[in-house]
Amino acid sequence: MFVSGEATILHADLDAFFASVEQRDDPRLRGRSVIVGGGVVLAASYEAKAYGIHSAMGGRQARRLCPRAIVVEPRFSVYAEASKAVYRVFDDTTPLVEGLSIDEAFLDVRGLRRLAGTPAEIAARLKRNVLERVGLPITVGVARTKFLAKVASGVAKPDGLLVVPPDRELAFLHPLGVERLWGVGPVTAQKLRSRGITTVGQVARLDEAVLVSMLGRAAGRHLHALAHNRDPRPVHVGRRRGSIGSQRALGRRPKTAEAVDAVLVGLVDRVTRRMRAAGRIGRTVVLRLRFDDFSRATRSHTLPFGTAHTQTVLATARGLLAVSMPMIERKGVTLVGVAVANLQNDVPAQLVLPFDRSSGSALDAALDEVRARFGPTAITRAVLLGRDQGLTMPLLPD
DNA sequence: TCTGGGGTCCTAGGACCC
DNA sequence: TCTGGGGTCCTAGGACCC
Repeated sequence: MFVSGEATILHADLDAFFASVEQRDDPRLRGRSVIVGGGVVLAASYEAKAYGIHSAMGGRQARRLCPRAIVVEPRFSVYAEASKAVYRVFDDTTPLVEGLSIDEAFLDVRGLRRLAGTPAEIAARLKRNVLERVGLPITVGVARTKFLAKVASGVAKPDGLLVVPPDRELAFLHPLGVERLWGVGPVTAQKLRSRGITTVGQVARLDEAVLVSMLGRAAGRHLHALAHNRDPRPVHVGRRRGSIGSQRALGRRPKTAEAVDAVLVGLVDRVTRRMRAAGRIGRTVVLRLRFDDFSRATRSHTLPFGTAHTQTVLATARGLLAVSMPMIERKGVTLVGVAVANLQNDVPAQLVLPFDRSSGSALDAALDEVRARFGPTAITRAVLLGRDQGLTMPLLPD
């Protein structure tokens, strides 16, 4: 079999991330079944997973499976800090890092052989460094494609290192269950199973057209390609998010319109703060709702301009909430979320001051006013538009 | 105290434009 | 005037991921 390229893509995935952080910080939790999150399991230590507990499981069911498990409240800021420290190790390993989430990333180590050794050696060192510098176990899969590297890390968990050599790809892949494929969840797995398809090898023997008719165009093509380990996507550095959102579960008790509005105000404030901190603006405001019967709805509105302005997003979100009120009254709302999508990088705000071009002192006065109002470094660049239009200057918040 | 909080990508219909 | 086709944007929902 002819294979081009080498296995230089690493998929690094922290093991039971939140639970491992808790075990790291509290020696009494080590070796014990640990569940992070009471209502819903956010993470379970491997000791807890042995009882069949997994993330997204209801807390009650988890405690039934393992009554002796220790349940701890999540500490998100600690996890964010640990994640940053791990990403520093990634960045010290190679410049080609693509973050996927708080606890996993792709790393391309092509061209580092003379400097740093084989991909397997680099992966082993990465594992040691994460353990020594951050105190957390991590699993690394190494392969020629992103997809296969991710499958490899999934198979190698926990605390594993697995290299799939280019000439062993299909022999590794085809005996695996279809659930191992990235993008196959419960619904797709059930569709395949109902036709007697349980392994990746069986998927690979199907025609692409058959898969498309079963699963839709994109999903069918995707699955067909993956089953043959065709995945040309490169490791993409510097990807930016497409949306920023925040949501809150409310419990089942009935709530007044005022209470729902108060939650909305808090969510919009959080979201717009995060947008401004990230230097992003967005045009589409999305209201997300969940109801007593666990059905969901989203309502969205697209503005003609991007913004991160709290009052603008709030007014838009309130409009969406208003049109949803009949539904809310009928079905009982249990979750409210706000997201802003269609994100762009922020263009600094512009302030137009009247300015007489014939007078240098008037310009100086205008600049002084800007410095006084927005801080000494506010002026990055000034564009003279002409006598009638005054002075337009982009402003950066200080 | 039944079921968190953060995202991505795809589909499909309608509006609108050329 | 009628018909058709292509492309993009917007909205809503669904599957999936961690």
